[in-house]
Amino acid sequence: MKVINDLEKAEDLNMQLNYYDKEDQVLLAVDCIIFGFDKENLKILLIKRNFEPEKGRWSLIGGFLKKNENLDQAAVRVLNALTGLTDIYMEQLYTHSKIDRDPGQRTISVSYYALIDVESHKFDGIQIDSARWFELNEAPNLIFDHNEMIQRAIARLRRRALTNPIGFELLPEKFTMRQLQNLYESILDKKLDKRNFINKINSLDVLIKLDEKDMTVSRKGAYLYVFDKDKYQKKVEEDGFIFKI
Amino acid sequence: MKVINDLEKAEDLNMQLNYYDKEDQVLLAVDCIIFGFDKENLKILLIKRNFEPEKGRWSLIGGFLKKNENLDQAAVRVLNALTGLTDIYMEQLYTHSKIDRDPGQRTISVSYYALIDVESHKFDGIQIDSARWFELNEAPNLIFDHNEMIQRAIARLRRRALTNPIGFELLPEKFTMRQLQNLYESILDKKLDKRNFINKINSLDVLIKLDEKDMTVSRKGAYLYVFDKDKYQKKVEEDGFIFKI
DNA sequence: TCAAAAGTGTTCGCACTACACCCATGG
DNA sequence: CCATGGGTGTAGTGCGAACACTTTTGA
Repeated sequence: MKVINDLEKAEDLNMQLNYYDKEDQVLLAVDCIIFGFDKENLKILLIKRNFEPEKGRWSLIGGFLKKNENLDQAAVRVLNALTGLTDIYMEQLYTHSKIDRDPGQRTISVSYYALIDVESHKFDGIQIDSARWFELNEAPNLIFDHNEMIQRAIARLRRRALTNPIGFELLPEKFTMRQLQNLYESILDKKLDKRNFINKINSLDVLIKLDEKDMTVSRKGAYLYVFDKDKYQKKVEEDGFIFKI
Repeated sequence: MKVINDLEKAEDLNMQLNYYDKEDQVLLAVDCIIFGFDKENLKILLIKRNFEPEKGRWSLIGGFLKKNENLDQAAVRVLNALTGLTDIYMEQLYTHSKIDRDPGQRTISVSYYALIDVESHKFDGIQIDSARWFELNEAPNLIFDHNEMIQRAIARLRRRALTNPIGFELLPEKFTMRQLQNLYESILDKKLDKRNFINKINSLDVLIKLDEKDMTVSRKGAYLYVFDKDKYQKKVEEDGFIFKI
């Protein structure tokens, strides 16, 4: 009896000390799906790998989680290292863990998506020469399970854009109604009625119409708008207002 | 020139061989938020830990990813090991990576949520004696970031239940309209109008009304229904039908 | 006969949809 | 003066919300 108790104690202690020791460790990667909008079309940023494995093929930008950071920080670091971008909207998406997803070594990858306005972000990044924007439906075949990651990101973006004002992350600060509509048409991949769209947006009452016009596209010029973040926040806090297009 | 090329080649080779070697490895855990419904209320299953660290405190059930499985498989294995449950609806939720979330060792945890009908699953699991169902708002304070995981799971369940027929995972095969309504009221945490609810459900046209009645609750008895999965699937495939309550 | 839950329809208002013409301007 | 994109309003319809009484039957 005593012996058994001691044995149990010893095992308990052993368990406590080595609780984690017998478990398998893995490499944890972060891959970023970077959506960009250039006032016309929704695109994604891809890089041609100049390193192994799969050197020369197109892929999402990615990197590995380090001991001294969390995943959000890793995603920001990876994005910044390869594009020079900072202060970008990013959101965790999904964790991919198929056993052979990376043939080089067992790697689990957490995907993030980022939203940026293409034109107001000219890259100072290291790897610019090997990075390129692709139309959503013209993207090349990618390494590993990166195609699947993109599909998942598109689905998420589609849902999110309908109930959260994240669309504005993809536009310059000042934008025209037409640009906003183009954006939503790109995201949802369908045509919207101009009048209905404007009515709906206006009824949300979170845009400020400026006196300024964008004269670059038409003769008449189109009024510029800005998204009123404060007003939006107040509405959410006060009425439980939900942004819904 | 030649020298540089050779050097580059050597570095390339080195990079290829050791590409993953210099990266930090981490422990990857899986934690399960198990929702159950007992015809009245929505609950979650928690266990009192009989092992270190945090022995004696309540937590989600969890375990570590092994080399020979993916995360979905790990979640199923962990759920089964601790409850004996099989064939349960599970879905990946979010990956938690705060640096000190587990003080014992740097651990990243992927949360999953599971949906089960409490009464038709009597546990044969190993750790039954230390497991208990809690009402959502009576759950004790949990270890690590498990409270946050639950909050995220509730939010997801709420959204999902409105557009996917996952609610039925929480009910027995045969159920009454009142039970279905109770379920949705629990998930959404608000009262619904009886007539409107029934009209809405009937308009979806995915339930089969049986001739059988549940006589256990009222004198009059209430008709039993079953969810018609095939009909639902056909609708989705044919019309792009979306389940929406 | 009464208590307790089940079952059943209608009205109203709002939000979504469809739809076409004039405006302002630069070339 | 004309070509180009910008801007505007309304009528009809369908859906969600509010709402109360009758039925059944076991105790």
